[in-house]
Amino acid sequence: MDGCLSGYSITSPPKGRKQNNGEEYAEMTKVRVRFAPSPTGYLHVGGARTALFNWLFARHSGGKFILRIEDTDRERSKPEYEEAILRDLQWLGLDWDEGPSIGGACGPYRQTERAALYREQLKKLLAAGSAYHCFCTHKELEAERSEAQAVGKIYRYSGKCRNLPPEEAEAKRKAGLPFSVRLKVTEGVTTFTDIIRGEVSVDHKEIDDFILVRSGGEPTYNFVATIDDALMEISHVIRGDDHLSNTPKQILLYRALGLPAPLFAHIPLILGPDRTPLSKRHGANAVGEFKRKGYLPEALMNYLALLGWSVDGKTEIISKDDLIKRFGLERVVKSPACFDYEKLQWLNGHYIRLADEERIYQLCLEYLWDAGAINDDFMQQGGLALKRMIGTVKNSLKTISDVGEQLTYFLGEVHTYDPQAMAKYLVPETLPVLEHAVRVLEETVAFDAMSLEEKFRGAAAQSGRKFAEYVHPMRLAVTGRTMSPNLFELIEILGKGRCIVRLKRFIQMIKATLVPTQK
RNA sequence: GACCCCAUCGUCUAGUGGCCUAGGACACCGGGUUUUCAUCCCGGCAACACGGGUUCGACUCCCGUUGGGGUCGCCA
Repeated sequence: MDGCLSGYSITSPPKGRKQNNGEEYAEMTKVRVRFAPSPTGYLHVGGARTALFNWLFARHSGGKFILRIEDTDRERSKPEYEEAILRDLQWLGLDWDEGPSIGGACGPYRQTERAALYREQLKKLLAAGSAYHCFCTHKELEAERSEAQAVGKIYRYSGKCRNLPPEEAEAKRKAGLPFSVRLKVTEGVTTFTDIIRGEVSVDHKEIDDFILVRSGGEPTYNFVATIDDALMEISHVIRGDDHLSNTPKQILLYRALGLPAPLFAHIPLILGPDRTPLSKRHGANAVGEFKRKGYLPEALMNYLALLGWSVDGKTEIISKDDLIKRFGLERVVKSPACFDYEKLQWLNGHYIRLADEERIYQLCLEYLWDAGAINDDFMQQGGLALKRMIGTVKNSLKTISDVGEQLTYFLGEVHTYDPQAMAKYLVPETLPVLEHAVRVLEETVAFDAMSLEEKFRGAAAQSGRKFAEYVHPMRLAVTGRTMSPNLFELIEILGKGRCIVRLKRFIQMIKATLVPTQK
């Protein structure tokens, strides 16, 4: 069934600062890393970056990247979250070598399906006397806790049941009293070398006899994560900083279990712009949200890779392949990083510009459709034009979702005009210019941007006006704005009819302002 | 509160005792290109948290202070 622990070959990690660095260790033993999300929510950027670092480390060293679902919290775990997490990882471009649905030698990869394995290990622990049954009820523990709090002391489980005479414990169990299982933590200090943090040591006074199996029979995180990492032959545990304080507990468990411990690398957390933990309050924080808002996966990957890690201090734009080539744990920083939405946007804009037009068109299409900005009718009439329009704004998109806002004058009629520009151009002086413009358009046969521009340059020269005197009011009349892509390209795509109508309407608007003053 | 961890421009970071008048990038500000915008190019602003040591010499090493983060669940 498992066969996974057989042939277990990881020797104890080499001692000494110099040798004990992930890179060198990676070279001497097979690298197996894992990302172990719990399906109690969507994949957020912090998790995504942890996954990315693991994935990069595996791909860089030719090792394996394993996906494991930590669904021991049955209350909160949901299959739809699991699906969403897998989907988001795939979207980001992270693939796994072993995991749910694809399987692997160390399966199953969902913790709720590994109960037998945990039971087996538990038996070992109990038999060896490293763990014991605890009959304390929630109520009792709660009382102990608040009592400790009242005196201002930190609560640690008293270990009340640790020394229960075997007969008494047996009797309680026979009587059907519910019990949990705790690890017996003896006095001492646990020290380990974190690849990123260096040496970390914790006094066992800080650790109490923590619970391995809940009274309902469900194993807890620390217990199963430890067993899984060992049985799955994980060589490096690369995870968020929030797990640093779990590490000594887990090391204690590896020892009790008689299983070799992996190497640990704790990466700093991601904070919001205000240095508090990143949350919805700061904006998008789930990978799916970034996708929906029109971020490109390569942009997010690039950004996330550089959040807490650097290539050389200069490189900002780096491809997936180069990331794999250059990634290493040595250059991971120790301090938490603030998520910078603006830099991500800049990167995203860069990748949008880099992407081919067809791809951006498809993404915009999808976005506009979902947003209800376009429908079948629209596509029937203006599908081709839409593609060309998107081509004109591609350079200015920071996210795909910008497209709707940037193409309002194309997606619908122009109802509003830039107020400042109106003050400048909704004046009698503009009248002859626009009337002339209409005539020029009506006369024009070759309706392409190049000829149009030529035509208007000529017209301007002929009338003794500046070219800009035409362009600005025309843009306002056609788009309602002062900023747009190349005006003549727009006119070409929008079509003669539509543009003339808009120009004439603007002319009427000017005339309307004249009426009262003429009286 | 206890324990653990961290500390360079507003933000992401380079920097491992002299190469630092501290480098790059985002943002911001100016200039150029463009019919406008965007792009692109050029330039500018801006930091070693503080206080003690160690040393001929500290951003780099040590100690303390301050600040931030994490953990303290029968959550993961």
